[in-house]
Amino acid sequence: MPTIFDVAQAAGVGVGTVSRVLNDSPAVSDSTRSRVLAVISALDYRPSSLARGLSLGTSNIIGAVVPTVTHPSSMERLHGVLDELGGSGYDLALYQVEGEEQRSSRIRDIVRPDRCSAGLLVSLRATPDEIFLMVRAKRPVVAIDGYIEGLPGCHIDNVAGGRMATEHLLALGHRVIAFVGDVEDDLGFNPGAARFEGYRAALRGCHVPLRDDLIKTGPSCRERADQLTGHLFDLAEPPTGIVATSDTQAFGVMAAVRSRGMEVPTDVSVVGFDDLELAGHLGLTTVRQPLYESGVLGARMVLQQLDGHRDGLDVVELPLEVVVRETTAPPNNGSALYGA
Amino acid sequence: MPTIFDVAQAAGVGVGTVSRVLNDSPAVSDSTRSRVLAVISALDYRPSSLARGLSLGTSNIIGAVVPTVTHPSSMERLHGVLDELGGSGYDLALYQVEGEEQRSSRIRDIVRPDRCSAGLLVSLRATPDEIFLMVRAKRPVVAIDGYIEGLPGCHIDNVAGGRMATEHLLALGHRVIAFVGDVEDDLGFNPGAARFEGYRAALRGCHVPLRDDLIKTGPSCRERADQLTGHLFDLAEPPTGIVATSDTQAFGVMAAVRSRGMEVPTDVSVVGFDDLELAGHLGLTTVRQPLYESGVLGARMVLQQLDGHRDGLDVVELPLEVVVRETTAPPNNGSALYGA
DNA sequence: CGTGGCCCTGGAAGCGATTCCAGGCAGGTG
DNA sequence: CACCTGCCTGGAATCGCTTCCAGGGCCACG
Repeated sequence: MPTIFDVAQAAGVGVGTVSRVLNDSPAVSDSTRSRVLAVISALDYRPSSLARGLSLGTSNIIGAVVPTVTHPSSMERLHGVLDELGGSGYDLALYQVEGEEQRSSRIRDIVRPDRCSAGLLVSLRATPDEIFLMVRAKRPVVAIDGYIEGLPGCHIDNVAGGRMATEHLLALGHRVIAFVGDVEDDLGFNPGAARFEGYRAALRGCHVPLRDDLIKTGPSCRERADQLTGHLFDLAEPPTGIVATSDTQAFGVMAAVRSRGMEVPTDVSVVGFDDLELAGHLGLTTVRQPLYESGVLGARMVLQQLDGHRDGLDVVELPLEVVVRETTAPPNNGSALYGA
Repeated sequence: MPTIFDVAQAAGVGVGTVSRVLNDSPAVSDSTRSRVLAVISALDYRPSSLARGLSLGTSNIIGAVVPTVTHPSSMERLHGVLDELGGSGYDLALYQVEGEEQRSSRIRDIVRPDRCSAGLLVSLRATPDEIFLMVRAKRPVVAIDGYIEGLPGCHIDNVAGGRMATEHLLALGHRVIAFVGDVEDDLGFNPGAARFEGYRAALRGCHVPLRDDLIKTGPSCRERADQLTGHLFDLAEPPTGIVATSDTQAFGVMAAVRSRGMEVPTDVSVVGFDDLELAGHLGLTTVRQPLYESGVLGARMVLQQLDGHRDGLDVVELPLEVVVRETTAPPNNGSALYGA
């Protein structure tokens, strides 16, 4: 593996000159530059990123911290990040965090200049201590999907999203609308609570009373959705519409509905959240949030800061949109139109 | 940010001694060791991985090359990799490749000692040139899901898998079985062709003639599945069972079936492949392959080689299993049992 | 023709670790 | 008491790059 010294020798110049060619310094004559360039390609020389990093005091790695990589929405975002980082010369290091402690230690990692030159926090929150750490490190860190005080990033209005999903059902005439989701709000950042807020607000806006028995919150989508959805249909007045906090949960809800011999949307309408690729395949009506785009945007913001541009420091709110497909329809029982 | 020199000064020792403590060298007296350790934790010192890497001639990064990160099965595997790498001290760099060219350049990257200390090839093939590159680099590279000549790794028997899926339907009494999938075999490694082999073999084994009109191959699961599945039901003798090359495709098939007012499994049985988490939620009968486990195993093999163990160099074949859920049943029309 | 200034260039000093080598000290032995 | 043997230890050299500094060559000007 050739070093800069080998190149310098072969080209008959000093290492400084080779370095200057490598870094596009204008202080190199054209003839020298082309001679060096020729040797570089002849030797297939590529500078050691390790040595370069040590000298420069920073690596060429962007660290992404993600709660659970298997969650499809995280993957969509990461996909965007990877695409945007593509030709930038930066590599993406992936850190998965599962508990409080891990997150803290990972954040400590990504702000260390010998580990990462910048960081991306995906669907995550941070404690004041952690924020202090990041700000003090003066290192570009961008929050993708999650507002973190003092950090640039992008996020969505989850309250509005929950409201939009619910209002879609209300507009169709539904008045008995259940909410299925995870509202546990640990520091891992769970948008379910905010979406539930939106659900409540929408109902209030239509003067539909909130019924506790229509609210099914469970630890996570990992549970068989039957357990969450099941009891809803044993109620005296079962729901005609269901708002789920995520597409994944909506899929579970649909399976549960069908396992009880009912039809979607004939017997009950279902709305999801995210608009995963699969939602399109399965015809799920859902609130679309720009997952892929959030990754692209976050990566771009980091890259801009790395380039020294002082823009790209904003906090951007991404748009939401209800995508109507085949899982929502007016309620079967027309009375709901005039009731409540 | 303290350096090894600061620690040495504060502890009243030389840098060599600090380094020895850091690397668990036995040639340090207990008293000195504990003194140094105390200073290290007092200063919250952590060695620069950049400097360490330059000195050692290699980074502490394991590079994973993955075709499309958004594919749920890749994510499951990566999840396993991340879990196994957790406390190892190695970071995971994620490289997404989309075309021929990208793959080649990424492979070139991961065998460079200044970039990665080892590599993981997920669901990928390699040209002889690329294999030569990796072998010559004498750097641990493991193939996860994909057999690559000369490289350790793990994979499954896709022919057997396709056969198992088909035989499951045959055992239930189906005789008109369609195949829906992507058999395009680019170098990005597509197991669909092998699974189709298995499908053919299973039919042959039961003396069921192969019917071209029952074979729907399309570019990918990204297409709306209706287009692949649709025409199947316009046939004079439509299928009573469908084998899909992946769970994702099976979901699309199911949606298409339902959109035509038919029921799964009453009117038609569907078998998938992979056993994604979602398959469990939606009750899909499928051929389970150990996705998560393949990641764990691959990572472990890499780690073992990095530790100098010369084991972990095998090529392992992972087991497959038909997971029967609610999308398969005997055909409605009993005649199939006695026909053909 | 002498000289100042501007390009361009070579090379040394750092970046922060590892590791090798030389040497100090203590203890055991003759 | 002298000497040898090990055990610990300090520090220099090294990894491959960037960057700063000094200096050589050339041109223009006086």
